[in-house]
Amino acid sequence: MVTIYDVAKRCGVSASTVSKAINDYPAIPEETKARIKKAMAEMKYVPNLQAKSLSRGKSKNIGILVYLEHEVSPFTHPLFGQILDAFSKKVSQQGYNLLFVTHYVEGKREPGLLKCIMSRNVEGVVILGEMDNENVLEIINSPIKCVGFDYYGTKMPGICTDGYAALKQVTEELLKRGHRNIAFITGKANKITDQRIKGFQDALFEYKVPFDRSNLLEGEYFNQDKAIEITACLLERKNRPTAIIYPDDYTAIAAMGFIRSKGLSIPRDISVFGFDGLEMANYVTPMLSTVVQDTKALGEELSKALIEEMSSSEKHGHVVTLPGKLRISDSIAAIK
Amino acid sequence: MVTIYDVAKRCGVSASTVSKAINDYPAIPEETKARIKKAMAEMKYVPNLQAKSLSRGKSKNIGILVYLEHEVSPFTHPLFGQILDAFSKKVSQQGYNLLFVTHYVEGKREPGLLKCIMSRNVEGVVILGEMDNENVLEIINSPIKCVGFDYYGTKMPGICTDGYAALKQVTEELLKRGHRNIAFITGKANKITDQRIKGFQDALFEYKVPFDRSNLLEGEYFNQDKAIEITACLLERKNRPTAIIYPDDYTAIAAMGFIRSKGLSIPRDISVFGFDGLEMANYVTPMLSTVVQDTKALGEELSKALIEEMSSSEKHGHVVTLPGKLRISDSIAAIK
DNA sequence: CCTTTTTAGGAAATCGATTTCCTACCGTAG
DNA sequence: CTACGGTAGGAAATCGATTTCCTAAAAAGG
Repeated sequence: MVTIYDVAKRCGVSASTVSKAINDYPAIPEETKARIKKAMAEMKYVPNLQAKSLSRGKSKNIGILVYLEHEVSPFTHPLFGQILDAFSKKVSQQGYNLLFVTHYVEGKREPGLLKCIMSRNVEGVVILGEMDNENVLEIINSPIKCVGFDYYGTKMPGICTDGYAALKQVTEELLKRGHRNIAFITGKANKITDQRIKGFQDALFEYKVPFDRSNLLEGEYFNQDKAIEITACLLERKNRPTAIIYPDDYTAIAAMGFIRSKGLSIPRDISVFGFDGLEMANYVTPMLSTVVQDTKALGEELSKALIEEMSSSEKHGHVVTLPGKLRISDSIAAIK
Repeated sequence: MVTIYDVAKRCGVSASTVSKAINDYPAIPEETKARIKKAMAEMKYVPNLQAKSLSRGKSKNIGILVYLEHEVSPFTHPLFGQILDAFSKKVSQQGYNLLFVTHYVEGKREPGLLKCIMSRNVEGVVILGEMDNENVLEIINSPIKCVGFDYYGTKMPGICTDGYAALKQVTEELLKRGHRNIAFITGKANKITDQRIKGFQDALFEYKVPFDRSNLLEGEYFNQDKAIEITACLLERKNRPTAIIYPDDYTAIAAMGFIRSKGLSIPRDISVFGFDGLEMANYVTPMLSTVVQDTKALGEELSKALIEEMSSSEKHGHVVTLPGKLRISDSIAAIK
């Protein structure tokens, strides 16, 4: 491997001069810089970023932490993937690299996530997925700079889609179509979920439809089995709901298959709403009505927030809310 | 940040002793080791891996290079995601970290991929996607250890699903159902694609069905637009094919939508076959018949090959072929 | 022509580990 | 009592950069 010393020797200068030429210090005349740069190119010199990172104290590494207790894995999560895609484009323009924090031991995630992150010297971490797990909390509460997708607290910046407005609109669309018995299967209880529930309730309130507690059921984001299980209960009810809102498209799609398998038709017997706007929601029949999250904007906001956070001396906590966009398709219909 | 020197001072020993205790050198008595480890825990010492990497000359980093000229992005590619998932589980057990090589400048990938990889000191690289691009070839031909998914050459180990056997079976299934006019839209021409074509042709040959050149069309993997475009041509033919085989599920699903939009029914008018066994293939109606790639095994083989490669002094090239599994669903039917 | 100010570039410390000797010191054997 | 071998631990070099002084030499000014 050719080092800065090799280049220095070849040019008849010292390593410090080469370093200064690389980093464009004004003390080095253009002529010398050109000579050194020529030599670097000829020798195919590539700087060792680990060494640079060590001496500069900056790693230019960003950690990605996707923490999911459920089966959907970091690399196959359709929503997170889209967000990360936008995120990575933004931060790599600033010279950052993405390090996936996937610390499995024997197929299971090991506890020492914080240690793992600290030893990699990442300058910041994006957190997606569960955030009330103690392993993740340890990181959020540490001095490491982070941002969270769908985080709604004060320990770090959080970026999310406006779940209140979205669920209000979703519910209104159903109410508008005559539905009065609407079930809402939520994700796991947290502040994001609470916002959605509030939107759901407010829409009912505005339409003067009494809120039926039993129509609010706690599921789990991206947990298809759970969604199906709850749906099964709903279908067996005497007063079966005429519409079901799911926590995300992924569970909604699974549930649609289940509902159909029970001999019911969507949307004739049951209207279905999802959330996220996944691509696959367009492939199912009937096409799933959903709330499209602006994943590009979300990813970009995450990068903006993290870069800001990393260049600041202390940690902040503020929530950025982006609007979702209703996409009405054939999975909902007016009640007969 | 607490360093090895801090721990040394606290224990009244030298840094070398602490290092030896960490790395379990026999020269240090158990008693001292225990004392040092206790101090490390109390002081919340985490080793700096960059420094370690610098002195050891091993980074324990593996680069992931997803090179796609088309729109599907590294993080949202459903097939690669599944493979990477299995891969990451395996290699992280060996203490490796994954570094995504996403070198975008102004939203476009910059040429200097090799430089980018070399400066990160990755010990090895997994390559997915296009491999005949010059940027990627530069890496494959460099001394850096790599493995490729769906690579079928001699410059590095390649892992892939047996496309010959798969396409032979796929074609046979269609022939068995009476189809005689079968179109095969392939991916971009390369050795993997060639294998599939060979399987396709051999099946026809065995059934004594003459091979019609015009039924072999070059599309592009994961390029929905192109697939639709080619499908459009096929549908306008006088002797419209009764079955179409697509290069992957992703394009097949898009084409199914298109075919339906033209007033044709699947599988009554046209039978459709995909490839990959993506989850979403199960969500479309009718469910898509496909060849399921064993992504878990593929990811694990990739990790095995890369680890072997990294611990060897020279580069090798050999191809490991894994069997695919037919999944017959409602998208194909017997001809009337 | 001498002093002062620039300019160009180098020496050496530093970042946080690892690793190769090397040195005390201990116990044991002769 | 001396010699020797083994054990415990340390000093210092190293990895490949960066960065802070610092020193010549050249240029400018008097």
